[in-house]
Amino acid sequence: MTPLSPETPDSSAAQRVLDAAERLFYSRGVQAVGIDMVVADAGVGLKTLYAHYRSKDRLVEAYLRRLNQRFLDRLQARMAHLQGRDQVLAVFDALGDWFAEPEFSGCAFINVAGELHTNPAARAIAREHKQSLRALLQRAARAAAVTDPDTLADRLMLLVEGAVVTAYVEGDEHAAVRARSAAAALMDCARPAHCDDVPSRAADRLQ
Amino acid sequence: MTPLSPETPDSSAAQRVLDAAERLFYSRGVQAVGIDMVVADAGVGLKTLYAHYRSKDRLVEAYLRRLNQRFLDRLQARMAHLQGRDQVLAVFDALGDWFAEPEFSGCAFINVAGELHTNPAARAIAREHKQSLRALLQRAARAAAVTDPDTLADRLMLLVEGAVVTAYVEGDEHAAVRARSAAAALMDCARPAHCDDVPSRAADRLQ
DNA sequence: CTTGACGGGAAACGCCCGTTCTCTAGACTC
DNA sequence: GAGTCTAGAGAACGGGCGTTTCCCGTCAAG
Repeated sequence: MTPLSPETPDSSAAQRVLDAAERLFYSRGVQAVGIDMVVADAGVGLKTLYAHYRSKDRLVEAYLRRLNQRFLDRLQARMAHLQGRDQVLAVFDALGDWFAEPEFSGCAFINVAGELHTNPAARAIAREHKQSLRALLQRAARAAAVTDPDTLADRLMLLVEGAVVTAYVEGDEHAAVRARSAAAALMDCARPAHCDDVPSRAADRLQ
Repeated sequence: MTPLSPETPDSSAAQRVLDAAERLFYSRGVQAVGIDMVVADAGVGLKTLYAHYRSKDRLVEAYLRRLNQRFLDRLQARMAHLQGRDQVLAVFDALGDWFAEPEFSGCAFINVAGELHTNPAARAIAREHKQSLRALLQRAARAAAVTDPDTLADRLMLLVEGAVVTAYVEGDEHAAVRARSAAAALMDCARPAHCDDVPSRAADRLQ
């Protein structure tokens, strides 16, 4: 079937395109990067790109989907061997490592949401990504043995999003450690009785 | 000097341009809105726009600067007549009202930061906006009579940013009330002794 | 060696953008 | 009423975009 090209089996051309798209879209923004730049960086022809991804919008969607999967996988791997509230704190340690990377350019999903007001598919993927992250935080919150894990997860989500935005917009690498200390404070002294009037997002979803 | 045009004195043409730019840039994104669309919406000619704002980048900067001023003014007005921790909670009440507006499209400064990776001036204005908001939260935190107002302000800032992003990306209007309850919890049981190892951002700035 | 599929390179197409320039109509000054 | 200035309408220009199409060279199959 597939000829033994100078490339590995499967279609590594598609991989190279997606790698280049990820690098360029994330660092420069989706709208600022043209198809020509992607194919030049990937070392493929335009025909190859359009054979695997039928349009730029589809390429953006594939970029976001793979990023979502890898983000969640890596985060879960960092939390897998931890117990209790350490699982929660590990999320913020991971954020700190991320913010310190020189290529850090904020959250790709937030950026795309703010950039592509017109592309509903991309915005849907961004929403799904946030919901997956929220679910991951809910599992961690349950492991932290607090009385109201869903409320804690909602608050942790706010801290995570706030830390990412602060690290990016303000260029503040220490946002993660501050969010970590805030998360610890919330776990230390969360009094769920204080928040009975505030519906948790998980409760909303069940309605 | 100025002839008695069908417009009010001062240059109301510049105002109309800025109004149109704000409406369009905020709702559709800066890159998705062309100059032609702005002048059509403002009912002026291209020459008028370029006479008052010498380029699209300058127009974007003027748009962000006016939005920053109005945002801070309105927020301060809502907090002026309140005392103590009510000043802090009023911030999140204001967020709730904002999120409920049908035109709500997230934080313009976050959107611009994610959209215009190439425009340093716009990103600088976004950073200044966040720093102004942080200073406002610091004043409110001092009024809340907590032991470490700067740390509290840092944490409130994370909650505010997280709420805005969550309300926008996830379409969750209730993010503000959840952030409000988290802020109340942090004010209730903040134990500054727990956070001595975490430098506050205000401390960073003084170094 | 011939054939044919594959894929990179690049031209071409139609469209939109930011910016500049020209034309024209109206209103104020004198 | 003639002159002058303002400002809107729109053409023009150079450039970039997403997408399609064509031209080749390369390499496996027969």
